[in-house]
Amino acid sequence: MATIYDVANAAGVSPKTVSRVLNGDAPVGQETRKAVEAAMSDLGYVPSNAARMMRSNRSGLIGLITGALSHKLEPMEPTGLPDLYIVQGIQRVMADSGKTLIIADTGGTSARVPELVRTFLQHRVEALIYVADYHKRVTFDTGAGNCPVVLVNCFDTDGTPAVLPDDERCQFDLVTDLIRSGHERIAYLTLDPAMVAGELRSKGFRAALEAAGIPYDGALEVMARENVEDDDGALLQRALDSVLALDRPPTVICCGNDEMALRLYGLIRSRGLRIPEDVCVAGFDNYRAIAETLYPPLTTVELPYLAMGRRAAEIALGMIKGEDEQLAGPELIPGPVHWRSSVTALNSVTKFRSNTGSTFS
Amino acid sequence: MATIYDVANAAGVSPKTVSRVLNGDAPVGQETRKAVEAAMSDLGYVPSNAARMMRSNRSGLIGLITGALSHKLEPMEPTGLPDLYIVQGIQRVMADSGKTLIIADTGGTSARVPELVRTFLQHRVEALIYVADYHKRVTFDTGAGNCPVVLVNCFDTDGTPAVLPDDERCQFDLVTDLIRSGHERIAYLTLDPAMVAGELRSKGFRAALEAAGIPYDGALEVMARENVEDDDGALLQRALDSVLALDRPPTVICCGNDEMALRLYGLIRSRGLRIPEDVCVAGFDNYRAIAETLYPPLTTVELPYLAMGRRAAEIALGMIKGEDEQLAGPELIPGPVHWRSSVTALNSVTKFRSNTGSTFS
DNA sequence: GCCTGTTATGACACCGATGTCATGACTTCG
DNA sequence: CGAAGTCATGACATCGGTGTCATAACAGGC
Repeated sequence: MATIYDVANAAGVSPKTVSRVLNGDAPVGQETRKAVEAAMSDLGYVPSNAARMMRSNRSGLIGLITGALSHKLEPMEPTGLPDLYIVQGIQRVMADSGKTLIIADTGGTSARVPELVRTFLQHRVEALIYVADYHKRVTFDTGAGNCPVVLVNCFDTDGTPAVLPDDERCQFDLVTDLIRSGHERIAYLTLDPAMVAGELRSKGFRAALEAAGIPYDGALEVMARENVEDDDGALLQRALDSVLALDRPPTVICCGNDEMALRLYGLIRSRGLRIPEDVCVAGFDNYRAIAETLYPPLTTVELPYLAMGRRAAEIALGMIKGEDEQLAGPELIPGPVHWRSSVTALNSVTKFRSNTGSTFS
Repeated sequence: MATIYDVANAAGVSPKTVSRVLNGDAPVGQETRKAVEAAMSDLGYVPSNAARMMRSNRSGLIGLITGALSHKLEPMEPTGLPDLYIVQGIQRVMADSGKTLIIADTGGTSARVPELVRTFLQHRVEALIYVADYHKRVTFDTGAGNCPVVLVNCFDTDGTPAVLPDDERCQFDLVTDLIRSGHERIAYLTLDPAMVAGELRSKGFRAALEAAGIPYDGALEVMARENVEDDDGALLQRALDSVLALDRPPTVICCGNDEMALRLYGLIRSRGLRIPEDVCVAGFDNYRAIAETLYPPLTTVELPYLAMGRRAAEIALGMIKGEDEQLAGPELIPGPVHWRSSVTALNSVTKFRSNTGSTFS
């Protein structure tokens, strides 16, 4: 491959002059410039980033570590493809900023992460972004390097900048909307509270009740899904039975996620009940393959994965520029409520709902 | 960031000795090695790939250009996510080989490709891989550079190494299996023959008939899908009517892809016919969200995207090593037939079918 | 006509690794 | 005991760019 010296020879100038033509950092004579440009295109010259980096110490590379590419990609996967959306968001912002993204996939084995980090540091990435497949706590060690790190969909306890879905706020908004629609007896069939997302959503649920002055009834909040492989749905059946058997049964049942709502539809109907006439159902995730396909379509709330990716990329770029934004803890990104016909208003008056990004469809 | 000189100073040795410890290319004394290793870990030293590359001219980088990341990712997209699977296959092989993958996304705009190629050449990628979103012809110009290029899911007319799905062979295998199951009147509702895949699948269809000595009946091969946005399915309706109205109607209808089969299910039933008792249906793509979800599950054939990615990566690595494998034209990768209950054998005798990678499920 | 300033260009060192060659200490063998 | 070979190590050049400084030519102001 041609070097700057080859170009200099061909054009009859010094390498430094070629460099000036390339970077435009100093005046170059008309004809000299032309000669150099001709020589460059003749030789098919492309400057070497490596050599450039030696002096400038700027690689133009951003390292992204994820498991998104090694997913099974089953179209019907119940969780959707959150990390893939996040990667998309990051990719877009980085492309616009002129940085080149290096993507390494963990292959699902988090043990490979240190090795990948090392490879990235060898390439002198200007920032590292780690994308988790679901909301969780992680420990992420760059090995004493001072390379900027941004965590997405996960967080650590060392104050590393992180971008997280605002599970609590999303659940709060959804339940608040339900309340404004006239619902007061609201059940919540929760995910395993050992999961970060599960706990946060429960918090949001209770906060919405409290904000509306509705007393919390523990019998209405039931764990319906264990975070284990062999969850056969028995837990969900029992949970449904328990809330339906109450003296004052719920008018609407919130589910920990859309997949649970999908299964709940079947269970409710096998009990001879109609949705939404006899009981309303709401989900969580706006996993469209479920939410839009179900009949009636599912009211749910969306986690803003694309936006999270974008924001993470922006934060990383900011850190590269040296803007010590002093992020006080993780940044939470809320998402819109999607109001669909699985929920109806209980009274005709209070159709007015919060407008925190809600959409109708 | 610490350099090899810092480590050398800290350990009281020469930079070259540190280099030897790093690369193990020459004997180093016990204690010297220990001292160097201690200094390296103290300083958090990570060697600079850029500097390394200056001498060795090996960047360890592979450039991948695709539009896979900018897809809409609609879970119910009718086409599946072929390029994403290909990227996965490439990623795995590259990770195993110690190369680092740089992924650039076109954002759907092929006009951006030259710019991305240039960026990659600046980083001195050792090979370039281009992944198309569907089987098509492309022109791919690296600008006189001699960087190895591999095309995946696409090809050009300049003999650039390419890895392609063997559409013709797949359709041939599927139809051959149908024939062995006793079918003789086989209809084929085709994609737009202007599409490469459509034309190849038709060729495979006819070749299978010919190989079995069944005369080709043009009335049984009907275009049922135009490659335009506003295809409302009217073409498919007419196509179905035309083959059903024949004196000797088909016993099985092959579809250009699984999505067409999905729609065909509805049309067939609205005509009061049963699948597979009255007419059998076969698809193409093994797009599982459709093929496994339909009732009855769809007999179809799979395009081996993951394997294509793997193979493309292997070819790229081979070219880097200088193995002029002299690829005589594009490499075609066949995929297995998935035999499901949308097709039944016409006679109980000839259940024996080809075993070219077929699976039962 | 001399000083100053601007423009256009080149010489040279440097970034951080590694390849080549040289050197000194020690071992082995005839 | 000297020659030859191995081991452990360092000096130095080099890869392909860019930053610093020097230099030469020429214009303008007094």
